[in-house]
Amino acid sequence: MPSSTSNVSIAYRKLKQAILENRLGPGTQVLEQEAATQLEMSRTPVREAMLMLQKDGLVEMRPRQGMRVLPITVGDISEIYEILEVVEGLAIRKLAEKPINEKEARALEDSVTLMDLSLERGDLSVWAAADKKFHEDIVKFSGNVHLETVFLQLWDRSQRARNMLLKAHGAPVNSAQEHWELLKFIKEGKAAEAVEFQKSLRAEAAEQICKMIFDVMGGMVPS
Amino acid sequence: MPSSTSNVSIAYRKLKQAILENRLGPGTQVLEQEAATQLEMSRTPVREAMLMLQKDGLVEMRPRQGMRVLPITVGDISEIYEILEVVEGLAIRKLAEKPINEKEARALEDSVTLMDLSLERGDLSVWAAADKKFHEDIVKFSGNVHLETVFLQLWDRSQRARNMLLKAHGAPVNSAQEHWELLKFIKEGKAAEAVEFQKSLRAEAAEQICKMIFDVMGGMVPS
DNA sequence: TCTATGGTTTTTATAGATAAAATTGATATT
DNA sequence: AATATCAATTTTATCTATAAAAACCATAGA
Repeated sequence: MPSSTSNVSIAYRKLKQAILENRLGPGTQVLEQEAATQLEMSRTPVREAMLMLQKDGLVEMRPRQGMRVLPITVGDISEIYEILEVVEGLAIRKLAEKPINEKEARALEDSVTLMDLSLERGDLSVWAAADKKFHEDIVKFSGNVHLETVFLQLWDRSQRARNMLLKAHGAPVNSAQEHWELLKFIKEGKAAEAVEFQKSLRAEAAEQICKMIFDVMGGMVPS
Repeated sequence: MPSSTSNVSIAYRKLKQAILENRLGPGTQVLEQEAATQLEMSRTPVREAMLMLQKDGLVEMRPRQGMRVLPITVGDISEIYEILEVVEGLAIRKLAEKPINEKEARALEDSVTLMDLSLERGDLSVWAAADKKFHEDIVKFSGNVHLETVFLQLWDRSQRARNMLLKAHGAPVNSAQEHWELLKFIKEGKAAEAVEFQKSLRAEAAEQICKMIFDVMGGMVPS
């Protein structure tokens, strides 16, 4: 459905992208008719897309005010990362506890290699995509389908903050190195070490983002 | 919004309830017009409600076939419970690690007391409600708002299976006892013990449900 | 000046209409 | 009997229309 060509899907994808890329910043309100005109379709599919975004926890629909992009606070980020830690932790544990699949290992290596390359080239958007793919693959390869939907939802909810961090501070310089290390633990079947290591990575990432949010938009979070 | 009186909310609540109570069993397909006639409203709000249920992971919308209630398999249940274990585990850890709030402790005790009472009276639906409230409160009192939304979503997704188990086997006889025990660990601040104990409870519950699903609907899961 | 009142405007929530896509079933052909 | 074709039917995806709710604004009265 996300790749469908229906107007609902198009509206959903475009609005979501605009929100995640902070072109529609926190607090922005968009009337149904405005978006419909912009997207060159009627209000019905736009409205349906907005309802879906509300379910995603990205916007809120208020009577007479269309949708309003939800603010994202330091508190939200630390909460979300706290959950991501245990969710991804579960995935890593499951993955490390079973013999590694060659194809899957290759996919993970490819992602980290791409992170390395894009870091050299300074291509932030490729780096971000590779980073996401790595973590998404870990969850996917864990074999728990429901885990994937939970993970993706949390990832999306924190995406805006990561994008802000990326713009403000660039990609974390030692991220590829750290991912190689995590992958090594997984391949060696060292579940406990892998989980522990990921824990520290997540905590570090959360701290960075929180600091950044505080700097960039401290106080100016719309309520 | 769930308590709103708009037609969308009404349609959402009624359809969801029918699905969770297995009155609309797995595999059932409902055309937009059918549901609209049934609910005495136009197709528009019904369609919007169906889209929301699709986001909840309860139904799937297919071109020309309206919505179709998703099947739930043994695999789904063990996957969902695996995630619930770490999600609720996080909540319990956070809760046990901070000094217990009197009001919150009382709320938790009230739920377990109600579980005790309803077990004596054989009132299954009250028992189920109290059980849900207990676990929901634990997550709520953990102080992580996002954890609550994740938890509720997973709980809903597994609700149909729990309802089937409840009808088939009644309420677990020693459940209240076990909840008292868990609560005791939490109040004493024994985080590790509490998490460990909950882990065993969840595993036990998952196993029961899986066995039951296998018995009740083994093989007949519509694809 | 401040507050209350009522009419105006805006925006949605829902209904109803329509064209297009998909399915079905019947008929004709091999 | 099997298959291909085409018309009829069903159902949706989307658009447009409308009534009701809410917000706004100006004006009158204190």
